[in-house]
Amino acid sequence: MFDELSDPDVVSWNSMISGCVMNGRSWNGLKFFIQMLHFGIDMDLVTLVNVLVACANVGKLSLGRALHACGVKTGCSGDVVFDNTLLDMYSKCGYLKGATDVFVKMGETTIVSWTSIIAAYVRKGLYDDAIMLFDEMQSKGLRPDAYTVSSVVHACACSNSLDKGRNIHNFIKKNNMALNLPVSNALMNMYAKCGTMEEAHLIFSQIPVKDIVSWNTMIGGYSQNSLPNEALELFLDMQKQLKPNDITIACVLPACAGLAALEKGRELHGHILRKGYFSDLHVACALVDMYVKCGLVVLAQKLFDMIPKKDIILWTVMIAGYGMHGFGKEAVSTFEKMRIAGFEPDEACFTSILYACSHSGLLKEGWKFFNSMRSEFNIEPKLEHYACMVDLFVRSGNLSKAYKFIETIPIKPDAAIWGALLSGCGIHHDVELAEKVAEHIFELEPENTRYYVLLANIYAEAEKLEEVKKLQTKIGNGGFKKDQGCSWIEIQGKFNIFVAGDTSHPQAKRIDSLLRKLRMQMNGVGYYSKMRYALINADDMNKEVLLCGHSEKLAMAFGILNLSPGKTVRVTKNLRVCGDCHDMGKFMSKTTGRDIVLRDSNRFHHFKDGVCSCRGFW
DNA sequence: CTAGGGTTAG
Repeated sequence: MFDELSDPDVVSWNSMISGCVMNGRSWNGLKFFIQMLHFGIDMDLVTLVNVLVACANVGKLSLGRALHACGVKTGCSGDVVFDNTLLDMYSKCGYLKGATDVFVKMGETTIVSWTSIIAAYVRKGLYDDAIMLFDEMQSKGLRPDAYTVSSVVHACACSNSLDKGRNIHNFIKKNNMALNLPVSNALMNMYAKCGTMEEAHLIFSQIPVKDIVSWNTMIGGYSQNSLPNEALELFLDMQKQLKPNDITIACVLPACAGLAALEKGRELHGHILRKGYFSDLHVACALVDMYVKCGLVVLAQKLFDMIPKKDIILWTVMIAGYGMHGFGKEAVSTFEKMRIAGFEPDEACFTSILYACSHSGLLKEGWKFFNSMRSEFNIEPKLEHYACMVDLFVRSGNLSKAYKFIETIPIKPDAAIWGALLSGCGIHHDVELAEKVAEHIFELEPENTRYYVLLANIYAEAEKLEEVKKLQTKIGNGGFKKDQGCSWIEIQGKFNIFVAGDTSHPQAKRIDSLLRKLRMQMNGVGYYSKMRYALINADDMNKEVLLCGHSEKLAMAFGILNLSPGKTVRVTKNLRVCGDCHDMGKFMSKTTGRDIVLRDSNRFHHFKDGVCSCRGFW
């Protein structure tokens, strides 16, 4: 119709521009604006406002500034709508100073001005300032509306401010604003980011008509909070009424990664290919990570290579992926390629490369990367980086160096750092140092049973059974929560879950006889039963049962019995693999001719022809 | 013909 107009006036042009901008075609709107100027039509207030919104949408700060000047020239600046739009344009283009300048110069401010300036601070990560502005606004007698509270709740989510978030939630309830969908979605997100999924779900369950953001928020929340089963279940529920989008997929994939749910992950990969979602970097990155964590590092690498525009997160995923699988050299060369591609490593990236070095015993390289953090990249190492370094010294056999290194750490070492040294004491049979280290740990985390178990195993290996008993009593009387050792294997989409000493599985007898047979063969070629490992989970004193019945052994045996000969047996365990199970994994791979890939809580072990990819670095 | 809010990967 516009094309048929003989003499379009400024209202006609404004209508076209507005139509474009409001329907996600901001670039087109800008084209109409340029054309309009060519036709010699003078812009008015409405034109300026529309085009400013287009600039905000596509981030065109230079044009936005020019329009600011036009507004001054034409007398539009000073109009509340113009100023509000201008403020938001600066904010969305990332120029906070521009936004605040507009805000302080405004004569009249409205709820829209305050909401926009609050959102501007949130965008820049200045959450406390945003929350302060929210309070200030109310003290000036302005009532926040649904738009305002959405932004402030978002600020609470990003800054992990659960208490402030709850306060605003109360305000929302009092003012009946929870009926507004973005408000409810923001609240759910806030609770999810603060780690309280029960509260998030309560809100979710009360929304009568959920939209895709509601579902994505909950699914992503479960994934981020290590509740992968809940995430997958909700994903199924969602599909009964809504089609997932690219964001949904990016939210579910981490759940597959957490469970090592390879078949579900492959299904999602198919969905990605059909919908063309692979071009979305979030999706592609989550997919690569999923394959890494399901054990298919070579496929992950192929997909990684196919992604033309990589970002720092994707590089980090690949570096961490190589690290988990013991490909330290590949991790280092990937890091170097990343540098050549022009990326500056950040904190998380250094965690990945240091982790990779420690898990492959690359002492020299690890040192080099660690020292470059400060000297080359101006990044102050955090506890996790120090922990990697302690790990690195420990694995390369230098306990006293590790101890001295801990003493140089400028931050107070946490239990994880001492824990790395403690497990090193286990590897190198140093009971005396272990006791010294354990004291530090028990002071920091008196209720974490992992470390008691670690120390108990060190005692057991040194055959100090009195000390073992003392610790067992301590754990028993402490009423501590024990981590139940648990392994699982997915076969045709079905998860078979095993716990230590489990005899309830329908195939328990077959599994048991296979394991007994293997044990006899192992003994026959010189392996001896390592009774000392029996303690690893500390939740059952029946050594005989445990020696043959650790959950990872059961799952590996089940895989061998139920997967056709050429197939790789892929087992996942929630805790670290025990030494005897590790020996048996190697042995199994040789005598049965099967590839076994075991993911434990720490890294991957690829057993093939009697050798493990970890080469002892675990 | 005009302004502000909620969901994604390490």
